[in-house]
Amino acid sequence: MLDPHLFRSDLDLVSKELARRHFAFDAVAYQALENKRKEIQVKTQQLQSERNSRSKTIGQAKAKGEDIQPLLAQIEDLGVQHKAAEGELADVLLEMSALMEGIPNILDISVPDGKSEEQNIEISRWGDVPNFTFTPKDHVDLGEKLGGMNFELGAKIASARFVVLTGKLARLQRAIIQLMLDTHTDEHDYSETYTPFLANAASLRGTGQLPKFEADLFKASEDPALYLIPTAEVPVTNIVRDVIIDAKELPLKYVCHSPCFRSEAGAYGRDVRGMIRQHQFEKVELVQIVSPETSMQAHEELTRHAEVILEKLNLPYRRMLLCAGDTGFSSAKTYDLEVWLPGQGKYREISSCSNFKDFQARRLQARWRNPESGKPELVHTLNGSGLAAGRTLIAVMENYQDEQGRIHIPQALQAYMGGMTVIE
RNA sequence: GGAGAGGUGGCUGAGCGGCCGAAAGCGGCGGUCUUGAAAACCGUUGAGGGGAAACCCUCCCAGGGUUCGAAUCCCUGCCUCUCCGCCA
Repeated sequence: MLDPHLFRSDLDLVSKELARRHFAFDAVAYQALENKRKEIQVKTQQLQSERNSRSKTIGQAKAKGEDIQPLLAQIEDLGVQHKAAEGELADVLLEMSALMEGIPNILDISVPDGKSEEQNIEISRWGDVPNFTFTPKDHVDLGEKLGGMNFELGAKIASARFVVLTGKLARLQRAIIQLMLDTHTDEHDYSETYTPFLANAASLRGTGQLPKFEADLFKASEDPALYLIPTAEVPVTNIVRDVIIDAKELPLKYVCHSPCFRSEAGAYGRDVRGMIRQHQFEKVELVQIVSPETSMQAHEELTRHAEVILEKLNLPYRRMLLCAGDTGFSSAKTYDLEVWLPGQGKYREISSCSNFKDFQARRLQARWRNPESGKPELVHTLNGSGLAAGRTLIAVMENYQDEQGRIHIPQALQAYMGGMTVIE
């Protein structure tokens, strides 16, 4: 959620910034609602003030043993008026917060204009795209030949967009996850966490998935309302919901491996082949909770932490700065890391690293005590995939294949594979 | 699943329907003392919101209710703890 004060002090700026996102913001309608809110709130508070002072008078009169009947008669209709005003206020506040919750974050100045991913900017490239002397297969063909990657079985057990991994490929995915967790805890100073994989509505609202993106979620239970997490960002970031963090504890750095569940509503026909887009996939997520003035720096560092994994696996990748139109709802600035997939002859997203600034923190009421002011102030939150394990498995398979369809295991994973060097 | 107890500020913990946004302690901050620190002592210290301002409003787990007036009484829900049962 954005700062309501900003809307009141500089509505033009807000309109301009939201226009950059191609978000249709009706400033006139907002202003009308805001005026109504102000009028009703002031009226309600006046009535409350009146009631409070009258009641106090009654208390004092009663203490002195005076007759309070005349006083009671004077305020007969006050209660009715107050109740009506309160109801009106509740309605308008509800309307206001619904409006505010649907408005995306304001972008950082460094985010380029643009409508879609076409306008994203390539920041850097790492590694050499492999030159095969044969036509490289994609992971589906490789998996079929090797065995151990079965989409029909996934469909039989659950539905389309699920997969069953067995044997060495299942282990390879686990090895990838282990490498990521060990690297981030041992080398990047993240604290490993294990969290619930179901989250309640308050948690999902805190990180911004609700109320706007309910269709993207799997609902696991109606009462209490619980959803399968679409990313570990949700449970991990909610660790600090309604918490005032001691300045000494910042930055908080968490790494969490979890399955992620996405309904992929509206993604019909996209990436239907293979493991690129599944209802369930494994991911290692990095989350940082930092003081506001350090978040831009933290964003660069967090993105580097994700890149390190790709470099350890010697997978060619590039870093993209998302343009205004492609940056997610809650994010102020996002880098995507895209890995080279020989089977597609394309770079594909394998990590998305975002700085949310205070957008999530305001929804979460996640604060720190700023030693300079002595007051609780909103923290900044960040997260990024470090990395998506399913897509990393694909990338390893496709980049490390040979003409016989074998997969050579990257050096960094061999220890986790019991010394194995090749899957055949 | 059954029985009981409880949810109050950063933390622990008092709290009679009006004098309670809330005692006390701890912690934090400032000071006295000290070469410095500790101890001791003194002072100070909740959050959110509205209003141009004076000033006002809200918040004692959440949501309802009773009342002129609710941290306090009633109902519902959620959560925590103890005991029993079940259980990887």
